[in-house]
Amino acid sequence: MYRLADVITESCEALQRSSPVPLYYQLKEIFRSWIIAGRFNSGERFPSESALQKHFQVSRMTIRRALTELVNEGFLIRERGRGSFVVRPRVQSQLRRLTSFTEDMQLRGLRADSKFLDFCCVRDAEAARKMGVAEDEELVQIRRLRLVEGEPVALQNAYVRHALCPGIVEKGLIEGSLYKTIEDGYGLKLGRALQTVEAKPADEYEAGLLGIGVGQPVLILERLTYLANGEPVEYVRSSFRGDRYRFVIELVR
Amino acid sequence: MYRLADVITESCEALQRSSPVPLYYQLKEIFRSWIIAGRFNSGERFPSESALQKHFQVSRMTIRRALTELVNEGFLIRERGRGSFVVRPRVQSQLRRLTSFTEDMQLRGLRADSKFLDFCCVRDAEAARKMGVAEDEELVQIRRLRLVEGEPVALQNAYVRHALCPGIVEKGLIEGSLYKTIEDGYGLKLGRALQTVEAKPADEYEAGLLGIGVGQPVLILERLTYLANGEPVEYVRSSFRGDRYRFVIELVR
DNA sequence: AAGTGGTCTAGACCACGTT
DNA sequence: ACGTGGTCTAGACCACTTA
Repeated sequence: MYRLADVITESCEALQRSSPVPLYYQLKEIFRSWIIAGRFNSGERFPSESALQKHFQVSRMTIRRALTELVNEGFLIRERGRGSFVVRPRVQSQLRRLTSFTEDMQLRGLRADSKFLDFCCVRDAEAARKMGVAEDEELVQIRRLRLVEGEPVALQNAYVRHALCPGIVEKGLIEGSLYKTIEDGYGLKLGRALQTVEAKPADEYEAGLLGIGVGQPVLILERLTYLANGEPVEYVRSSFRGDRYRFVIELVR
Repeated sequence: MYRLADVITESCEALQRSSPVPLYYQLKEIFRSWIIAGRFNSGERFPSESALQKHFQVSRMTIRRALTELVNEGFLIRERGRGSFVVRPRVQSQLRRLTSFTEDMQLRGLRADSKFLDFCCVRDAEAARKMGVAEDEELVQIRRLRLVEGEPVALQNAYVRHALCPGIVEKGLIEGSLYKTIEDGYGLKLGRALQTVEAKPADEYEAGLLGIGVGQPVLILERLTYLANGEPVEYVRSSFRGDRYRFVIELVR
């Protein structure tokens, strides 16, 4: 037997109608907190739209917007005629998110360092071709050895279009993060990236810097990053130690 | 100078109000076709909501729903006070989609084959632990060598919970596809998967079946698949030839 | 000031599943 | 018959950008 009233009235959350935060967003966060706090078992019925509408005194469309976003984020599923159901053993989100190495390690609570090998303006026909820009366009090359907890983990070779972040070589990176610099330093909005992953034997250069034997497997990540408006901004090729790095992603059907 | 009327009136699409297909969906497909057909350059203004509303004679919310879904799919961006803008050099979608090996290869127009090595009921404590089910639960083990255009590319070792697809060993797979069998044969709805990728040297077993040297790099993909209701359904561990397979994903900021 | 997208309302009818 | 979610309408006010 399921009693909506019990679930809802246990909550002490209240909507702030004068807040600049939209109502649907406040509701979404309230619902999300219910689910994360374990107020429901997985597969259990979520309160119906009309029950929520009555309780929060908002229009049905506002409730629906909150619920729809939670469906898109994988916290709920809805079935016509039956109701909304909680999906609890939630696969962590953030796994499809475009993150920098720095952000990645911060999320896992690890200390990340960089050793700069190169930071200069260049013209590189191959990188330009991958980005789909003119072959003689000026690019900023940033070659770094990435360390986690003091151990070398990856070798990164990034190319950024100089036209989008002029003077970056002189100003340097904000907090050592290229993405933070692009976003906060130049006010650009990162959008999507296309990334390929493959496995290869390490060559002498990689082996030497990563401290592994020649021929040991390395993960090659190639990433082409676009701004929100669709312009290409960055091309990176990274070599990760196969024995120190594992790549996790979430897939949706 | 931008003239909305030109863009819109060039279209001969019409809404079918009696169709069971929702209006917002018809609109979405029309807008998507405009963008894919190249009616706009990348970054160009898309017609405003009010212009579209007048032209199609539907309410603004219906227009907005169509536009919102295109924004989520990366075809448009919207800026308050400025308008909606087309993002054309569209990174292919489908790259975050949960697909089977068979579907994957079909999408690329390649011929995929399988050589069954195992197809039987087992109990496997490690696989059960990964799925988070009782260690003595009955699982169906499917071990296959995957071939593309006649060449061995991957070794897959999948475990499916027998309780969710009873009799699968006797009935066999539909069109050689495990996911098709799960969905069409048993009416289950696949949801999400969590996948890890790493690089390792091939052991003798892998090397022998894949036709590569021992110690050559292989990509190890581990996938834990859930149904739409959150229940775990499958655990697969695959070894892909490093020199024949490259993994592509799309990341969003 | 005008135009844009962002949010919100209070209704409506429908298709579907359960009782 | 009833309750559920799915779609749709015709308004409203707001914040923001651009002219």
